[in-house]
Amino acid sequence: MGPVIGMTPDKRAETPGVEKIAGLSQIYKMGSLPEAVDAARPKATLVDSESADDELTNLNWLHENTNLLTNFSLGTEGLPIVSPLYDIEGDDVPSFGPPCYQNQEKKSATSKPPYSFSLLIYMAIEHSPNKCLPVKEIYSWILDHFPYFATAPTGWKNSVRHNLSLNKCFQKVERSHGKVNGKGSLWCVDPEYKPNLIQALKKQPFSSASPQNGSLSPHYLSSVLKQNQVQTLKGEKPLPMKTVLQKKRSYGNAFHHPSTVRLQESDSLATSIDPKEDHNYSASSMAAQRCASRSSVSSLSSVDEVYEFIPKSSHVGSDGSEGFHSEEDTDVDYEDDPLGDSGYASQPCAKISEKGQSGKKMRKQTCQEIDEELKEAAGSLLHLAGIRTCLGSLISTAKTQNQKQRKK
DNA sequence: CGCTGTATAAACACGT
DNA sequence: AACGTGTTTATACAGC
Repeated sequence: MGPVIGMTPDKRAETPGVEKIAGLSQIYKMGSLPEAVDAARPKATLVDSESADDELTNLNWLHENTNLLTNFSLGTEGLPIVSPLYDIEGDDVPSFGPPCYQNQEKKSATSKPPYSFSLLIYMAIEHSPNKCLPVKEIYSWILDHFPYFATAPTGWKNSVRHNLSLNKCFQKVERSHGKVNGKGSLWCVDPEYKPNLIQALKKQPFSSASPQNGSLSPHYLSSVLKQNQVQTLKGEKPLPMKTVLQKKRSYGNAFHHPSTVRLQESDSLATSIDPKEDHNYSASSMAAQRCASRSSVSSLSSVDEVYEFIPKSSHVGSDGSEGFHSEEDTDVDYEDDPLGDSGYASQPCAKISEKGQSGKKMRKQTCQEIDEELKEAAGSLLHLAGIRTCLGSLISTAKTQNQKQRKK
């Protein structure tokens, strides 16, 4: 999608989700496997890794390793990575924004957007560098891109919040303890529901509209799809149906669990979205990879702003197997705030602590288990990164040979 | 006709 | 107290 239009500079300033668009494109330009892990968090996370505990349980070491691998495989800096996840031809850099709605909005700034609230939210979140936005930023993004809402009755904000709350596709990410940087939480898209959202996006009227209005540009779709494939390939397995069903009460039923969805894309890798396809991950590593994928959320924070992934469901297993807590390694936070600050019972460890007097013990044990899983996840990610690197070099070799042949 | 997905409105709790 | 945020409930409508 093209550049964001209709956004004044001052607006950008107050819209962090948008102000880093250039950076976003950079991120997507890389598109390597580890990069995909990286994509959802600011690089700043890596900076302070030394100050943090250097235990293996600290995910920073993983970030560092993946970064190393990325740099290694990147070769020429700034060049689109040649990856099975991206077109070998070196597809252009994906960009975000409402799928060519820019043209449309000129035409009908006052007409209602053809997207449901969930899709609008999705686009807004996807547009943000961190893939996480506070509700206020979501408002701004929607307002910026769909002027219709500037004049629409204020109820739409209520609808947005309603959607965030009830739609399974969206997950709340708590801000760090003790940080008073604004109200509320961050919202991000549940990776497991991305395919569904994308499919829903495709089904929008614009997707089949004439090229004149831009429609849902294949460009946008392919970029989103590729992103999704990256996530799928890096092992983001869907949650067990049981868990998903527990996640949210209603809404988002439209977005069937990915296990029931198979995107019918021309993209060669689209089929790999099917979670039934075994990628040879052990069950525990799958769970851990989920955590790893979460870590892109939980660790998306800059040094002074750490967010935690908080599963929506309050029924999430009390064994703490769901969700990822970036700061679980230490009990410090809980010393500070036994209730996890947020007071959300849905927070796994907080939930545990509520459960009984032995909660702390259990919590520690649970966190250790999570750590184990994370280690496994890290291993899998590194493995995948290695595969990607090999493929990349093979492809580049093939390209070079191809060029030589052409010269002849 | 029933089900499902979505939109809208409203009320409430809670935190800042 | 006002406001923002998040949750929940209820209702209505459209499409299948």
